[in-house]
Amino acid sequence: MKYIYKNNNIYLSQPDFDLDETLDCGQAFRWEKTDENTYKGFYLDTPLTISKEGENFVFHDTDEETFIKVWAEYFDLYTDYGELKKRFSKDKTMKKACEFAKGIRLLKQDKWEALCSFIISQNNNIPRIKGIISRLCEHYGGFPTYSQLAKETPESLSFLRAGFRAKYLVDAAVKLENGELSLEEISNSDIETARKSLMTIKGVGPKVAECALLYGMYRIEAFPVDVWIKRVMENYYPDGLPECVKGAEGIAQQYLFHYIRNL
DNA sequence: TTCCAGGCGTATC
DNA sequence: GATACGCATGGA
Repeated sequence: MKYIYKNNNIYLSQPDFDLDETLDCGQAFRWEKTDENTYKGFYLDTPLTISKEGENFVFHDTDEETFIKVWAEYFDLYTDYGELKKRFSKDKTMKKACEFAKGIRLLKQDKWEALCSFIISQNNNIPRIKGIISRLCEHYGGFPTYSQLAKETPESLSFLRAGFRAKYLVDAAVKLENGELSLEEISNSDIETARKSLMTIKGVGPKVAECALLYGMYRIEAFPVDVWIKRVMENYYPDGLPECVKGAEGIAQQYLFHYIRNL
């Protein structure tokens, strides 16, 4: 990882990174594009303005400790995506997908926020998902904790206009608040146990559980199959995923999702 | 107006 | 265990 710290900014050189492809590709819903080369967003309550200036990415108004502890982790900067793409490209379709969006990275999001986000995502479209999450954060002055949401009811959450999903958010929050489930414990479980635990939450089926694991717990072997990925599997991989993506199916999925949606 | 969106719960066989 | 259907909401 190549960076310099100067005047409260971090300047990062990273060829395998694109802001649009990473922050506006349907994996995270709380980043706002404020101008052509700038996004503003959060990890939990830590804010960030990030921009592309020439060859460098600028992490504005931060210090080295926050950059290392929070942002280098969040943007998965310790993983060599160049090496990953090289490995994936042994497969013809994956090669095309990797070349199509060279700058996708998997964001290491907060467990609870990712779970909520993908509960909201079901049978929904990306602009509406963003709208619901934005109203949620506006209401609480940041992303609410599960303790905060556990006090709510589907009726009290009507301001979200989340429809039938509101009761699912409350169910998740209550199960965490009363100790029936622990996301910390789930993230340390083997993947089958983790899937089963997550799916005890109402509104969490195979797809949402897989997303919670991939985006919130960095289980990169998780492979969420939605309508788009189903299309990829039918068209390109009728006999299953290629050997070269084994162990990092979730990251491969990111490239494939972006590729098929923009074909 | 009708259809659809990063699915899931429920009923029914 | 497989398949069909309803579900809140809003944009196309």
